[in-house]
Amino acid sequence: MDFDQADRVNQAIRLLSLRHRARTAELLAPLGLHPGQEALVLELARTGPMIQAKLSEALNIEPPSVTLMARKLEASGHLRRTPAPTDKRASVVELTDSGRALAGQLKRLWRALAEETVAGLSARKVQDLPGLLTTIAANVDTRHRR
Amino acid sequence: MDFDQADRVNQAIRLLSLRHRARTAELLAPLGLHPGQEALVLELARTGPMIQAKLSEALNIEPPSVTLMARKLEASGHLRRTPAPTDKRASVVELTDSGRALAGQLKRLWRALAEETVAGLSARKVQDLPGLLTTIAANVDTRHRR
DNA sequence: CGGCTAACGTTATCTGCATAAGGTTAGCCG
DNA sequence: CGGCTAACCTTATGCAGATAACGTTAGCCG
Repeated sequence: MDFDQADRVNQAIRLLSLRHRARTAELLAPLGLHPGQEALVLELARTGPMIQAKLSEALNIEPPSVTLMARKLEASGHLRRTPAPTDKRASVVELTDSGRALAGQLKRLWRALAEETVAGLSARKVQDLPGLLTTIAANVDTRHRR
Repeated sequence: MDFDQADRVNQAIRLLSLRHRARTAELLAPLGLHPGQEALVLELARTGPMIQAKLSEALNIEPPSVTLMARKLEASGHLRRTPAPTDKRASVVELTDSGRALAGQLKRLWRALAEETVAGLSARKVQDLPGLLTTIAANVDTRHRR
């Protein structure tokens, strides 16, 4: 592959990252959320209460990021952190009523964003898109390298 | 589109962003660069000296980001910022010899990353990928919205 | 049971990128 | 030529996310 072609690939990914995040920020702003936080709330809504280490793994972000984001979502009343009964090191995080209500809002918004994202694509391409993106994401995964 | 499908789309994009950036960081680290800076250097290598406002537009990032990133690349000796002769408000930024050498390294690395990214995809899909990503990036572009 | 390692979480610090606000200069228009 | 707007850059601040380093607890193993 020559440089121009490689650059097109890399730059397209970078641009998509920037724009998708910016659009997410725009949609999330009315809810008082910042991009990244929606993933945390949606994961808790999907899976239920869990330890922070689990969240870190589910979201593919590092534990310190979970600590800080959870602290902010706790401050805004959307979630609660309680010491784990079985393990004094761990802390369980779960949605509050406010957090569950927020998750409902998020789900609607999340569908709107996805529809906007794939606008104009054929049904086949829409169908294949998640798989395609997941594949190339796996290709550049930092962990299972050589 | 139902929520699960929408979530797959959005989450795939988020995951790709995280992983591609992480892999970029890993590859850039030996050169002493952080992700994002490579775009700046490559743009200067491609287009030549330019005003910061132009750079901001080319990279799709805001002017304050350019200021800070350029300051750091200047500190590490890869570029130089000189007052624009025709416009006292503007400052021209250009690569130094060290910066040009770095750009050469970057180009090789950039090709390797792209090849790694599209590994296992059919030639057709590789061919279509940049266009596809650019299309969906345009779909979520914040600016030309209603 | 004592000690060692591994896991959980936290704090500190760094980066990219964003918005808000402010100082200078360009450039136009009356 | 004076004033007004718009463009260029910068500083301050906030957020996500990363690493490094640290204290605390689990859990295993001699």
